Amino acid sequence: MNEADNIIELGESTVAGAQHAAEQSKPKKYAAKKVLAIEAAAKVFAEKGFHGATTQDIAQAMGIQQGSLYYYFKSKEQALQEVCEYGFDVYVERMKKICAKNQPFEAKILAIITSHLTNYSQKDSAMKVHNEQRLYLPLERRSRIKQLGTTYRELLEQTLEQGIDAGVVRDDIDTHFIAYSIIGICNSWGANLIRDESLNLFETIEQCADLILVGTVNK
Amino acid sequence: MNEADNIIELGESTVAGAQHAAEQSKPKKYAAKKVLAIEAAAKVFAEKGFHGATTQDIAQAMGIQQGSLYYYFKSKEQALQEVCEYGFDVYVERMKKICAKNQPFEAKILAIITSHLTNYSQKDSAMKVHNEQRLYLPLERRSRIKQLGTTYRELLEQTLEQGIDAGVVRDDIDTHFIAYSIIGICNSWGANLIRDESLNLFETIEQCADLILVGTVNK
Amino acid sequence: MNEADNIIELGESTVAGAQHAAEQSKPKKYAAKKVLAIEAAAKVFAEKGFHGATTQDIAQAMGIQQGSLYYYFKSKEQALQEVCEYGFDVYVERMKKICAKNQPFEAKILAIITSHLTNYSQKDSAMKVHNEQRLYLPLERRSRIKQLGTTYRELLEQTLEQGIDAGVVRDDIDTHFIAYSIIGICNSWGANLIRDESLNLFETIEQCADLILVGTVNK
Amino acid sequence: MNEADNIIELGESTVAGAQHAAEQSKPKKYAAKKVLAIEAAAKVFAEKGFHGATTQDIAQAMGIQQGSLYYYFKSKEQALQEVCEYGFDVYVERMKKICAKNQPFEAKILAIITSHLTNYSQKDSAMKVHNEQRLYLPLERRSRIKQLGTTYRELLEQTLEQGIDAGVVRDDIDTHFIAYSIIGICNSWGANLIRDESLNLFETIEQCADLILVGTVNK
DNA sequence: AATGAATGAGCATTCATTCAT
DNA sequence: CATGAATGAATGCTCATTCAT
Repeated sequence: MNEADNIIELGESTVAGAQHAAEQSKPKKYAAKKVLAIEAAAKVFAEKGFHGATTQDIAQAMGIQQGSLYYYFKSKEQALQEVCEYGFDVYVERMKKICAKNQPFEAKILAIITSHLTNYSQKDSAMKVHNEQRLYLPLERRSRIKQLGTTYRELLEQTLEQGIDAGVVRDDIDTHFIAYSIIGICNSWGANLIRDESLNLFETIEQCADLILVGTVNK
Repeated sequence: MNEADNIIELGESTVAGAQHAAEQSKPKKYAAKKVLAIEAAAKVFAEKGFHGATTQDIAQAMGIQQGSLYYYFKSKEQALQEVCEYGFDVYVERMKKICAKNQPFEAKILAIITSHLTNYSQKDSAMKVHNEQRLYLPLERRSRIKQLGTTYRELLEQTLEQGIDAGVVRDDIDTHFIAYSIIGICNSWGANLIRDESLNLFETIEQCADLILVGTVNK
Repeated sequence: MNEADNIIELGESTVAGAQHAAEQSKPKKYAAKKVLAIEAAAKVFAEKGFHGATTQDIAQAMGIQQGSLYYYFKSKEQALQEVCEYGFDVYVERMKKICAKNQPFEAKILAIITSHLTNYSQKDSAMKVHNEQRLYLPLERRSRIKQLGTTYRELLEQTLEQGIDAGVVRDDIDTHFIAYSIIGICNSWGANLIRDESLNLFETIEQCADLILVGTVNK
Repeated sequence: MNEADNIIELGESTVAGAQHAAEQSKPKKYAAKKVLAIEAAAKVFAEKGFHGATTQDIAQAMGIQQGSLYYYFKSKEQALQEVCEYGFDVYVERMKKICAKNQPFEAKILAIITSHLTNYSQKDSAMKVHNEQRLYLPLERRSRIKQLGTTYRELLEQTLEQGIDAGVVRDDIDTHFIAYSIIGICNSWGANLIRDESLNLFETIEQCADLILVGTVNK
């Protein structure tokens, strides 16, 4: 696949970073409200899609006036970008830690899926927005997202290769294909988790891991 | 899950059906152009999303003027509906036939995945639009789509149950969960197939089937 | 002067030209309304300045809705461009004819001033807008205007040189300076003519010519 | 002409005057920064026009925050007014002195033009803004400017009349017309001087005087 | 069957202005 | 003195939709 577009990609947390020149010196007030802004945008984009959402919707979700939104985002597009990046470097860090740990393959897969789906039920909409709306961003705005997504996928592929080396994983699989498939399943169930509150997070995690590891047919 | 929203849902083909009162009496010319209209709309919606696409985009893709589009669609929303429904009853019929056939579980799964992914590479964008954009339709417009989606999912669940009864499939799986997962994997790879022309359709089909049936770990 | 910015510059009449692809085949209806649009824009820009004018003002001056204005202009900026170009190739043609004629220097100067100021009292605001607002156009949009302005100024300079050769004009003048000055005086009085309806066009023309030719002191 | 709009008009220097109630008691610091504020506004208005300029532009040119600008100007409009008035009473005083002096007509004209154009190259933009943007001020705000402009023009007309009485100036000229024309030429070249740094101030002054006095044709 | 023309509501964005700190 | 934060009205522009021809 020439473009790593179906994967989770992470960016440096914009809030922690220094988007505004003065951001670091600004009292926590700005930073705090900026987080609220991103979360409001995430929620609205998740519900209505990028083009279906209006800046008015976002402002309203924050409890401010439409014009005031531009104190936090230079444009609607930048809001999308920041939502997509939101929380992602934290996420990829977690992935790195999981992969670095010395534990059996099955445990790692379970940890990865847990990390992925837990993120969905916590960060809510940001993840969904990332998966479904980031393609509406112009290419320049996607570079950081892309890069971290690649990192994520490669970590997953390495884990699969280690599983093969350890003799746990079938040596005839295509690690690239399986990595994408795992991400696909997780995203699919992640969206379901957001949509349907009656779903049980931990059951879903276990069932996903079971499907990926063991498949459906008797041995 | 309270809403069957992550599944393929099929509607009667608008073209074959009788949407317009006068449609049947009209010369085939209209029907032919209507198909072109739906396909143009599908392509544009797939690329830009429902809200990101303009009626001007669609008209241009058809080679007609913007105003003329309204000869084929009453509204942009109806265009989305028809795109989502396009080809779906044919598709669900095919599913019924596959399930009715007396053949081993593995063969059925392979046939189902083949049907699903082939559709993607032929009908192109309509399927993608259905999966990604149909939620932008108001509920009333989604009823037919929903109903056929349910039919589809139930057929898949029945197939899994038959596999269990036949002793081929593990009897500890949740057929509901597995059905959704199969659809999730197929949609995920379907989108990849559209995005990335270098992907090989038949390899992808086999790999999907293999993952679902056997999983990743050695027995 | 590195930029010929203080001179009258002419562009091919947009209306006569082929801005829209289909413009030539369109019935006169479009062309006719387009002229009205340009004239409305000219009037409004002249009164309020480019940035001070709103598209609403222009639309209102045309008697149409604001949104409909965009059927005639792609953007407010393009409206300014077209106003600046409006009527200018006709004007430069007239200048060419005046210069080509075999007549004494004084008669030519009178004709040139007449042409310049008459234009003001007929085309009204377009000329004023050109002089006062064209610098708000981005450079790309000014190229045609600039080029024709240069042509105009060069014709004026040639006329002065011919006057020198004929022994009528002082041979110690800077033709470049005098050309700019003539244009400056004409623009200045042109603006006055628009502002003050009580001014007499022909008296003003004669006074301008007299000043330029003879100056103010006794010989 | 019913409105003396094409002439230089001068107002009491706001800085020297007492605009703010407390202004005089404030340490010179305020006065100094106020001058910077006016000059920054002048520069920005000259480049972008009144409506094209933003308070943010002005604040940035001063190196302060947008909100802080309101410490120096009550409103954007007041900033324009003050820019237009800036330096004008000094200027009109100079004009009065020139006219009061007992010197030949030609010397006075040269002095007047020198004063006018020198102002352009020193006070830069304020003069240009006055000439090009003051009409965007509401009438109430223009009264002082107008009054001083009238004074200026009358001084010029008196000078011309004195020239006629002295037998130096042709007695068939319209002093009103010539006064306006002199101002027109000076404004035109003044704008050129600001735009084009390669122009030589003193050459331009001499050429303007020469044109006005002697005209272009041989005696 | 198609189009040119127009509409009007909606939207992203800008910006002058205010004010508590 | 100065600023960060917010506002709300305005503005350029887009776009789905309509309709006479």
